[in-house]
Amino acid sequence: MAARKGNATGLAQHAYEAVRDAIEHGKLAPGDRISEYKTADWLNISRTPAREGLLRLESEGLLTHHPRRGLVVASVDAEALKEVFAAREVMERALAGLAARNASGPELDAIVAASDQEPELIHDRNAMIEVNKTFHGAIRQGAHNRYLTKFISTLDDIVAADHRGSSLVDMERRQAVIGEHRALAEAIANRDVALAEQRASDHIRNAYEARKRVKEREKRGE
Amino acid sequence: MAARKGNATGLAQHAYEAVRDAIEHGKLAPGDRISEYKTADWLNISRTPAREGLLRLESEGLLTHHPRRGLVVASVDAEALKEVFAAREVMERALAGLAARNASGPELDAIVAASDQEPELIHDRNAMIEVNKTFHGAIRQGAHNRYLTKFISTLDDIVAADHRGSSLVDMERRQAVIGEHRALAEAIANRDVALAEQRASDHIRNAYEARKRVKEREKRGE
DNA sequence: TTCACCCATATGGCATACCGTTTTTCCGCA
DNA sequence: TGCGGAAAAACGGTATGCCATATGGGTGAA
Repeated sequence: MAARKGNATGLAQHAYEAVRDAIEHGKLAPGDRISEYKTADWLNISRTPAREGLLRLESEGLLTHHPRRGLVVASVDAEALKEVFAAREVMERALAGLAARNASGPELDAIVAASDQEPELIHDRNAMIEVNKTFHGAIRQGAHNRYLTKFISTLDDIVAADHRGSSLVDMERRQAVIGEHRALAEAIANRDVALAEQRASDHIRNAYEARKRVKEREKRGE
Repeated sequence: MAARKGNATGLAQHAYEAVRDAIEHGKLAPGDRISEYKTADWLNISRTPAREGLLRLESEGLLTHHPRRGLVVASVDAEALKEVFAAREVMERALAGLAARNASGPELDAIVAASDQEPELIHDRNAMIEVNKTFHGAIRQGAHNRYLTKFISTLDDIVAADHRGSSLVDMERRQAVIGEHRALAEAIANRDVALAEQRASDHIRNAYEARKRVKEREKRGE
């Protein structure tokens, strides 16, 4: 048979991750058509797991089932992006509040630790992206709400797909993110629910503004 | 061939809806195992669309993939229910605020109309459940945020599965719901964002309390 | 009678086959 | 050269087959 490399997790999962990564890394652009056949062929698997992975991507909103044309990579227009960030804002806000309320001592430590790690990584963009994930992951962990956590994860995926590798590009934004994270971590650690909520809201709103600026720049640059 | 009745929407969709309804109507209890084979056999379809529907249910959280035992109907323990309602609260709150901000005139009318319809239906439980859906659907429509709308729909499904047909059982709660809806509709129609948010929060919180009371009563009754 | 072991079966995961429809390609005609 | 149409390829949806594993029940031994 074929494609038995490091797949301890099933071929459907493999297909899901491969296509997902391809979208996030810009190998698949919004609007591109994607077929079960090609995906299966690409990954040397059969249509069944390929289909399964694609279906999952669709249910998460990264693919759109276009009536007469099959699956296409979802394109995020300005309106959709606005909605995504509005949703992220309310959820990150709630998560921050919940974390301030519910996080255990070690969980608070993890949040602060992730935040503290950032300044030294400011020049390594990939490391920043990683620790960024760690930071928000720690908050979600501390919030103890699996539903909000799951939902916001799929929103993150949509944003990442839209970014296509252009997040945290400029140093200015990185600096700002570090400050916002620090402030947020502090509020959560002090169990100041209202302040944590406020700072989480601001953080997402700022991210949205930064994102719009990057898009604007890209549009002018092309 | 088999099962070509009124399926204009595909067998996978059919399987999804059938199993989903079976769960919500209590024909399938939390903890029950469910297999592709049985589902396929039950609906006179093949395993493929059955599997597809079940997979979707799983991704929405109504089924749980138990490592060595296949799919089981997800059981919602007290902790999970608390998390569900916490998530619902922040989302309904946000949706109400967004509706107060973004809804068009006709959309506001639809919200108010649904609310106005309720008092006359108080004695018909099924009708109440329907108009309840209509009311919240109208708010979601007016909020113009497809992501929040989608997420809260899956939460609704989870709650419904847990209810298993025991929602709005007592007249007292029905009366209260009508009042809460009216107050919420009023706030939204007046475009009072803060008040709409507050009343939406209260509404969900009250629903949670009512739900807990019902569960308590059921537990004592058995 | 009880416990260990083995086999039949249920099941999930993957591959492949079939069908009807849509899309693409390519050729002949205008 | 451009266009319309038919043949071919691609595709999604569904059905079915194959294999490995897990589970449960039954049989034989202690």
